[in-house]
Amino acid sequence: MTAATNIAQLQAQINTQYATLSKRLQQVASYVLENNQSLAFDTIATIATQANVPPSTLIRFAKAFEFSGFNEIKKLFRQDLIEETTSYTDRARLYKENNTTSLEKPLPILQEFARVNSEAMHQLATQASEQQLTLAVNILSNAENIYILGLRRSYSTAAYLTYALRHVGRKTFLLDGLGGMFDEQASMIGTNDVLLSISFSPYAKETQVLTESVSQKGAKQIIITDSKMSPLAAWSDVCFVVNEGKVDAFRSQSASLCLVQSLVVALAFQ
Amino acid sequence: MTAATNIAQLQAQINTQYATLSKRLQQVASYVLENNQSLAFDTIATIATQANVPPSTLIRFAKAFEFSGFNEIKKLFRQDLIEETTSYTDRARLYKENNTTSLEKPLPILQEFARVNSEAMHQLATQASEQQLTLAVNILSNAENIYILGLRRSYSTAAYLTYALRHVGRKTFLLDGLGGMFDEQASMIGTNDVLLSISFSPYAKETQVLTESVSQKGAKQIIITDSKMSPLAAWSDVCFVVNEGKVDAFRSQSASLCLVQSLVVALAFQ
DNA sequence: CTTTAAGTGAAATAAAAATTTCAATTTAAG
DNA sequence: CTTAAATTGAAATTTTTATTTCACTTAAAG
Repeated sequence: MTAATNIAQLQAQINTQYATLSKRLQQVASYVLENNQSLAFDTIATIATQANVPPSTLIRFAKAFEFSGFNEIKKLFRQDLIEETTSYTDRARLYKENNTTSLEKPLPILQEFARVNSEAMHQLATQASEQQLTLAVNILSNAENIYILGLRRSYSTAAYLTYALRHVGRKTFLLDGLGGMFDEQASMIGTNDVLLSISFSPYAKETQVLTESVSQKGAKQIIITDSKMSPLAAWSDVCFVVNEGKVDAFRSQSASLCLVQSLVVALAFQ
Repeated sequence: MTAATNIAQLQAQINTQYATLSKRLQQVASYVLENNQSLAFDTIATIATQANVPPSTLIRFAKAFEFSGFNEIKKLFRQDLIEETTSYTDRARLYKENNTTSLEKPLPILQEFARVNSEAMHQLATQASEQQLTLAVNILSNAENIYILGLRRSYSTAAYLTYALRHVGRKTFLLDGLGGMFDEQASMIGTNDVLLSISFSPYAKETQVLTESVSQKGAKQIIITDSKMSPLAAWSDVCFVVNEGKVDAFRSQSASLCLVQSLVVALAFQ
């Protein structure tokens, strides 16, 4: 055996050797497998206390795995943290600095999309309001029929939402304007129904017209859009403002999709 | 002024005081604003070298901002890293431990979806192969017409892909089976065309039948699916296996959407 | 020009952290 | 049981890291 050069390797080695280790070394092994954070940041003394062993045992553990000292193990975990976080936070700047060259190959584009989407997810989770979500779920739950509206860019999200809602047993209709019957479809919306509209800049005109006319019928409205200034916001009972990630001028959809899916699952769990 | 208790505060203080700082302290200030990683992990000596100041200047800097020493500043940055990473990596276990209660309210569901999606993004970015992506982009680029197939669960992704490809000027057709004309639509696929199919378990039967028949016509095929064992994989020129996140039994779509969007943007940049 | 205050950096010191040592304890083998 | 080998942990030591000191430099005020 030779000293591991990354966490995955080390973890594999620990697993295979676990049974052959002494009692105290097993304690350390368990701790090492389960406390990545602590390993990266805490001092040997702290780690020793938390794992209920004397500091010297940590050094013995390290040597049992061919390291020169426990500090080598700590370095491994710090390195891992650096890689993990640079790939999703500080890497932004790196991309921007040399995106003239890098954004022309598919893999960097994919990685950049993955990064901005991940960031958008984080933002969505942080900014979402419990109150709004609950209200939206209640409205959907009490509605007789659910109508979904999303045109052009938002069509795919609307289509997904329709599919998912039907799967959890809700009467759901997608206003797709098929056969030129947009108005006819919309005229079916009644007082006990709800209209969920998805619209991003540039806001489709049909969506604006429809949300306004529906609000006069007394049906409930839920809006998913990209700005508080959106022309739709005014007519809604609940309005979700979603910040999508983008690469260059290409906006993503992942955050809206995530929101929409969460609503459906929450509805299913009610 | 009193010592900052988090990075944001410290950064704000640095910004307002920047002009009043001495030359060397400004150097440190710049370094502190731009090198979060280094601040969390490196020793004072290392940081001093990288910022081109003697170590004592770092301590002076810290004291200028009311800290007892520079180590206090390092702790701030470490704390921040801990919080950032626990929110998206170690939190998994926490969720699993008490998901019996938590997955019944909308906000935790949303947060859990955000987390698994973020993870799926990370995985996608890590596992994607440059070679496959380039090949796929080339096939799309050389195709006369692009046909998109995605039924049921995959329909929304297929719809988005169709929308996006048309926006970057490709002749694209969505095989939606509208008007019961699935076979008629499919029969238009010619030798110089490409069929991009998206299919997840349970794989729609129509998709399987179509991919097989198209492969006999000599058209190129690109597949996006969720397993190497997928019945579609056999017929493809390029096959992307995407690992989607899921909450309970509800699978997400974000990773596929991200992949699809990356392909379109890469194509646009060609 | 002084003069004085503020700023700077190399080297010394202090503090903290990691590692080693060694006597004590436990375990396994005869 | 007895004995040898392995394991353990408190304390000592070494090494690393952070902080302070003080002579020197620079810049500003009179």
